[in-house]
Amino acid sequence: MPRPGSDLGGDDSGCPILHADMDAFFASVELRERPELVGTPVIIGAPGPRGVVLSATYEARRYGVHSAMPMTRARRLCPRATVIPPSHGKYSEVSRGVMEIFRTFTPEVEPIASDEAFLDVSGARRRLGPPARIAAMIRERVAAEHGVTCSVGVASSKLVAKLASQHCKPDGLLVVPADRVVDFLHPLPVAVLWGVGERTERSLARLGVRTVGDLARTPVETLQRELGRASGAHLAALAWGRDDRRVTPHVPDKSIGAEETFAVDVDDPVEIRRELLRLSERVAARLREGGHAGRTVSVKLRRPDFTTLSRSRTLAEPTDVARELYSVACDLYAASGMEGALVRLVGVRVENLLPAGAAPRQLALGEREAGWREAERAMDRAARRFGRDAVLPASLVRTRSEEE
DNA sequence: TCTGGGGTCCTTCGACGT
DNA sequence: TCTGACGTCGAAGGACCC
Repeated sequence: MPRPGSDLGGDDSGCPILHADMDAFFASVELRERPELVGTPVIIGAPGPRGVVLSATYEARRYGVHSAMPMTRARRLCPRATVIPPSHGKYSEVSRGVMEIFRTFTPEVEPIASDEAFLDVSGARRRLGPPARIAAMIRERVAAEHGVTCSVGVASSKLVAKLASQHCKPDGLLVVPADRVVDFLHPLPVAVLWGVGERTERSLARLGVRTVGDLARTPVETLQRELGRASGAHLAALAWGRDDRRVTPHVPDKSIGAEETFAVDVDDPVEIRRELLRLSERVAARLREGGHAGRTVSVKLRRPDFTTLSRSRTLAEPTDVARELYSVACDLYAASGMEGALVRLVGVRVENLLPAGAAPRQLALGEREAGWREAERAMDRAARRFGRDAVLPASLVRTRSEEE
């Protein structure tokens, strides 16, 4: 149920958009199995030297811990926190269950991460009641069926619904009536707006813009000069609560990629190519799993100083074959001028996706690609039966001496 | 203090066709 | 034949989101 004082007057008649956001999601899922830790600082994150915080309980946040912070720093800020390594499979399972609950209220559900979604409940009002009532029912069911809490913002647009859910966290419900949007928005700091990160916040501060109200009073031309045409116009509209983006349940994938940060920086081209092969295998398997093929292959290389270089090539024909991705990735790596240089992270990504069946293949004379595709499909089948590591290219099989 | 991994979107620039 | 304007596309880099 809504907490006392958790809405701005309660008129939800012009507010069909809900933003539901799980509270400290990964941490809350872990606490279901570790109830003795409820009320204590808990940090979810990989324990390695280069891990970052994925989620933290509100008790840990009080010490300044927040997600994306390096684990080393988080542990210094809050030494008594319990650190739990992430179990992504478990979070995906809870996420699927929660999204299913949302879909029992309306088919218009747009997941935007594993722990949040927009819902358009316009069509559910007659059956279920006004939006605020639907939001309260959703919160009750998520808590009862999954043992985690979520906060829900109810508003006339995605922008305001999302800000409302942030505003009432944790475990809250906030309605922002359509005629109170500007009152709600203008006192907030600009950094709360979608698209205003650290850099943009600094640029705006130079213009003396600190709140959304300041932003609204700044001429569009000034914002465009400072931030670029599209971003300037976009932010000017958001400052007045103008956001007509629809809730779209099926947003097609635009790219699929994989990347890996080495535990220690690497300069050996053999090892880097081996990682490119591993990443190509992972990306190709996911392309096939989703029924995609892609035309543009890009490789990402991050130097120890965190500067990042990317190189890409668009192919004549789309592919979902790891051997092809790997071959292009190696060419791009060779042409990057980074062979022999220290690398912190490598990544492989495929863009320009289209349905795999929609792209007829033209095989050159003597081309072995069909052979590779068949071999990789067989690997997919083996992986489904015996696990991902059951079948590997020879160069990825670690010898016993390497493992020791 | 030292920064993961999965993405999307925007800007800039150069090549190219008309 | 040369030139400029314009649109489109691909590549690269970077900001940003969760």
